[in-house]
Amino acid sequence: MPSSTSAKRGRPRDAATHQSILDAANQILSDAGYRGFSIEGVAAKAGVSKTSIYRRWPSKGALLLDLYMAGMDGAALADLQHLPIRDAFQRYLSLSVKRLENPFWTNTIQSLVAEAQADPEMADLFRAKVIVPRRESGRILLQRGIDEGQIDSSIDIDIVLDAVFGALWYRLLLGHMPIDQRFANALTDQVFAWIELEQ
Amino acid sequence: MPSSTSAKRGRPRDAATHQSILDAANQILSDAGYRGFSIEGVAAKAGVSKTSIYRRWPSKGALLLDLYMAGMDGAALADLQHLPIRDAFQRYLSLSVKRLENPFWTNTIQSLVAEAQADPEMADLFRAKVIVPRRESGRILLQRGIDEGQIDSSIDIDIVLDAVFGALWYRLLLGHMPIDQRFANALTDQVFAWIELEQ
Amino acid sequence: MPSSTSAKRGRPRDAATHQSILDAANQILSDAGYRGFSIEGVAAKAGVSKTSIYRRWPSKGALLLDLYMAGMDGAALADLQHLPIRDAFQRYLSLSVKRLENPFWTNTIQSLVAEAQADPEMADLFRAKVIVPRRESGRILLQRGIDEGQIDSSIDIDIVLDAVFGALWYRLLLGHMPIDQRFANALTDQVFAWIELEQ
Amino acid sequence: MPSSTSAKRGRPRDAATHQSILDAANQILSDAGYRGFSIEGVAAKAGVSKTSIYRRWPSKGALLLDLYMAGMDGAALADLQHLPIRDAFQRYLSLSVKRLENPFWTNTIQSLVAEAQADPEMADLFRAKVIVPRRESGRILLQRGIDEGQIDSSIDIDIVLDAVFGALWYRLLLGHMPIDQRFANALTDQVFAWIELEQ
DNA sequence: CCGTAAACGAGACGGTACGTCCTGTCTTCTA
DNA sequence: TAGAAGACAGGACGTACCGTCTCGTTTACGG
Repeated sequence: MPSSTSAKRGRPRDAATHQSILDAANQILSDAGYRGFSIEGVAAKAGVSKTSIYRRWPSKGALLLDLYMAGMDGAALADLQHLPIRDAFQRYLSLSVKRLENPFWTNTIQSLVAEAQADPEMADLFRAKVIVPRRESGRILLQRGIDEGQIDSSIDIDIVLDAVFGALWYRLLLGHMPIDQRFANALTDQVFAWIELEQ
Repeated sequence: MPSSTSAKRGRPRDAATHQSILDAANQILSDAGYRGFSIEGVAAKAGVSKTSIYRRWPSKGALLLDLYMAGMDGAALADLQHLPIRDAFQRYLSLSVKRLENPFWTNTIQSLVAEAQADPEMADLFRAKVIVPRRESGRILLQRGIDEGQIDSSIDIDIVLDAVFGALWYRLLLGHMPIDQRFANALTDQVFAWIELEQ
Repeated sequence: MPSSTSAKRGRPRDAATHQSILDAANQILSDAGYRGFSIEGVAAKAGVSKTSIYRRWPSKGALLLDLYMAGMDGAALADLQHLPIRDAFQRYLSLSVKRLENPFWTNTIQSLVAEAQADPEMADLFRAKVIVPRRESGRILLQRGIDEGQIDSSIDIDIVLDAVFGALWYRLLLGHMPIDQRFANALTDQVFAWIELEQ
Repeated sequence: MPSSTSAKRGRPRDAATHQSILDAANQILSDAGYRGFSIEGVAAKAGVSKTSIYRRWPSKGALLLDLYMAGMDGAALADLQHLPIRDAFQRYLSLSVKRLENPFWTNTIQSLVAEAQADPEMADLFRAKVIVPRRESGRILLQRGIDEGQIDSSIDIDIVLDAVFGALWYRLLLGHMPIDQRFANALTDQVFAWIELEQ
């Protein structure tokens, strides 16, 4: 009985090819940043044909996004929902700061943003896969804090999310001040001085 | 009597050429965004040789920056320093929102950021000419508010600046939510609920 | 069975592309001469990308050379070796004169020489592909004439070749006098008055 | 009586400027050949403005031609007319060979020819100033030889001139064989074996 | 001895072409 | 069918010169 008609036919995609593309992209991004990042360069470094890249990702941005997703540890973020609010908050910023010590991450994120400025489809994708989920996690967390009486119920949740994530992206993209643990702590302290209810 | 060093020699730059480059760039940026913005295109539309552009601006980013500066109304911003703090704040956000209703401004700023991601020299320039001055104005304003007893002296000024400007840039670059007068008001209200001292 | 080393891999070059480049180059050269001959122009007229030209020919000169070779009829020249010496000689000059009535040929050859003056690599190529082979044919012919007792054995073959070919190139490149059948006949008559043995 | 109405008015041309242009051009030509020869480069090396060059010479070719003329020793050539024919002939070739040992001369002449291939006006000028006068000298010489009964009166003078000068230019422009004293002697010997009357 | 016209350096200007790089698509052969 | 190789049209890059122009500054002559 032939199960799914649209079943796999012909030669299956090679997982090693897939991985060596991601590896090469990762390395180029780490070493040379967005500037030196091209599909052509990735293909060459991976020992892979351009076709094999375009078969998998429709654009440079899509590859960058996968690269970003592949490196994220979803589990770590999921955990946050089960921590006390202030701890979750602190933890999120600390993890972000830690990740951004690796040039791969700064370069990848900057590349994603650069790409999104030029390509509306990419911008949509980026928002849907990266920005919105993060905000939703944040929103759920804040709402829980309000429900549990730890957070001032009069806050404008969207504005708070904009202020917190905004501060982080702002430093990341414009680079006027460093992103380090001091920053993470100061931001946490300031925000909680504002939104936490006195007990 | 201060004699001009390195006096003018040779044929002076043509102001009309200069302007028609800026005009053409402005229009292309307004119509086609970063995607359609190329030195070649600007030269063609301006009826000017590429040389005449490269003579004035070493890179696409430098041109974009001048385009941005030429369009900014410094006077409007200078006024802010003489307004009551909350009004200055409100006014700054309103003006920003208004400006960003014009696609030229969103496209220009997005282009500048995109360019800065790829070119460190451009990033430096952008910070020096755009980011830092704006922050310094904000810092002076906040400090005055503290000195005059209107603003809570325990705030971390840098973090407040990051939160406010960050929120604005965040929406501008990632586009997850609109930038409108509602946003300007909500952000003002929220921030002043936090930092304003009760009288 | 001799397996082909470095076998054909990837998409093969398109013969139509190749031909349309040669055609466009031919036409531009015929119409506008060396002056109006540019890679950019050829690409445009051929409806081909510049890359496709540079992939095949490393320089303008190399393209010109192929253009020249493609138009030469090797067979006609090969025949000369089987004719009586005076006839071969006469025939060669007549064919040359005839060819040079077509502006394509004068323009191509003048272009090749112009290019060779500026580019030593091109000069080498030109000598190897055009000058030397022609001289060798001439040398063989003269030697046969000597061996068969028709030509004075005391001549300096290189000098004779320089004088004959030189006269032709001299008129072609400097243009002080026309290249026509009268010239072909006069040159033949004069040279044979000198080198032919009286029977 | 006011002599020439179009008399000298305004600042006269600076002879030093003139000379430093020729010097710079000479040196660039000697060092870098036609390839590296540009009006811009000459102006820079001479410490002179491009205007000062274009004021004097309408084109690159015209400058090259003047450069050539300035370096020629007319006197030496004039003398030839008073020598016995064979000596004049020999002397002319020897002088040519000697001159061409200096890369300046080969480069200049090759440049002139290259320029003439691309620019018909230049070709006319070159013929009028260089080619024709040389041929006329040769023609007068040959005619004298015939009149004095030293040279075979049945020769076709134009063809002889083409053969002799042609051989020289041929080697110069195509470079398939060296131009040296051996060549000068062999060419003289061969030609006189042909055209000299036995006494 | 003074005004003026031309020469001069500097360099801007509109052009044309260069040769290179990359994009995203395509075509072919091999596995 | 996937995959490697690489051709292809197209677009832009930044550079080099071209020949012309416009400046401000000399400099010799002729009135």
